[in-house]
Amino acid sequence: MKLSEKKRLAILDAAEALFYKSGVEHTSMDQIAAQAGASKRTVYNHFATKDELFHAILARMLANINNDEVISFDQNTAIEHQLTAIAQQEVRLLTSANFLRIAKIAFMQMLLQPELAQSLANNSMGCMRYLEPFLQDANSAGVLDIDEVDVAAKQFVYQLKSFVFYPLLYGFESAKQQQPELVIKQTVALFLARYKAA
Amino acid sequence: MKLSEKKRLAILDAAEALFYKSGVEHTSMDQIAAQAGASKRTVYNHFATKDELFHAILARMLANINNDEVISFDQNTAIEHQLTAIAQQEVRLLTSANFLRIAKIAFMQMLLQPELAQSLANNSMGCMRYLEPFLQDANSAGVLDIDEVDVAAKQFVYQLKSFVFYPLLYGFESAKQQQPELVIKQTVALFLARYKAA
DNA sequence: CGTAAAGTAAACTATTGAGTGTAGTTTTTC
DNA sequence: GAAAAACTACACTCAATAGTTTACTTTACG
Repeated sequence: MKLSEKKRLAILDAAEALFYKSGVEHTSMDQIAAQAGASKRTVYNHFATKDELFHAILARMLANINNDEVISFDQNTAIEHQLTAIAQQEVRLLTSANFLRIAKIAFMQMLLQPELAQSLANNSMGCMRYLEPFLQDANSAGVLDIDEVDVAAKQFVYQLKSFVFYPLLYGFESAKQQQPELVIKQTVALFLARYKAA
Repeated sequence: MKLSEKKRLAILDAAEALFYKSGVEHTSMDQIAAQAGASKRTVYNHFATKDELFHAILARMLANINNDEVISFDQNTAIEHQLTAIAQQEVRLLTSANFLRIAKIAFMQMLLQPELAQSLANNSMGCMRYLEPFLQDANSAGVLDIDEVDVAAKQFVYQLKSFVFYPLLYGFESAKQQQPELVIKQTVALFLARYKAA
């Protein structure tokens, strides 16, 4: 790898780590340069402004997130198992160090910049990419009985986010205290109690 | 009211509004003084540091929040109605301008200061003050059938927060787009499908 | 009404941090 | 191996902002 590329990555990594630890505002370009092992001038040669650097990090992280397999409805598998698999995949994403890092950085900025919140809200992530069609198919197959698929999808995902993601994001809990299997079990149970076809 | 008290309140109001709009970091003490119609020196006479001012605002807001009536389980009223009443009260709180203001300010700081998150997490707010005993009573009365009351209480509240609070907090939606009655209806339905005694 | 407490304006210190300019060194590339 | 591109150290400008000092005015109250 060329030196130039190595530096670029080092700068992104350093900025990501520092933004995560202290927030964008509390991180100086001098700190970033020091941590990246680059001169400040090099930082500015790669990224003209701090804001540009911030957006480059955002873009890189978003590109690394949507890599999970899409799960489609399968007529021949119990719906419990399928929903559990989706929930497991989602919890894995929501509790991954990678996702939490981007989330914390992004959420801090979203509270300050509503435009950013808007633009990120449009990127559907994780299982929200495929959950509505999945539920629709299960509906058509007579396995589930859902009136408003969009609401149901949100109810499912919101349970997971509320139990595993937000507590970690805000530091209410540490990952060690969590019991993801339990959360998944309860979420699937709640969902099926409401929507499993009679 | 004495001038001194009036100034103190004006400063708190100004700081609250500015912290809300721009975040604590992006608000200068000069701005606060100007908006409060006070001299900068007066601001510092009331609050020795910006941090002290921030904590004074936090304290004032927390004191203004827990004023809602506690709802207790009533044998003679349909559980749907009671849960709906609780949900309505909670949604009113979660979408009130007051609560959103404190929440936005506090959440920004929590992302930066895990200690603050810890200390605020211990303050249970809104219906979380009384929901577990309520459910326990409904359980004992044979109206609900809940295994883990703490989990059920969270499931209920998390639905409401996810649908009405977080979207407003982060600016994904405006209050006008929301349909609180629908959210309440869906939340109660979901909850009862799972926990209503057979 | 006179004194003490509190408020005011405005200049000031000291620090921090974004971004630039320069002169010289290392890496890439042809 | 030489020109071009990228890196480095470091001194610099410029603006913002927390908090202070000073000299003066207004408000509270016995």
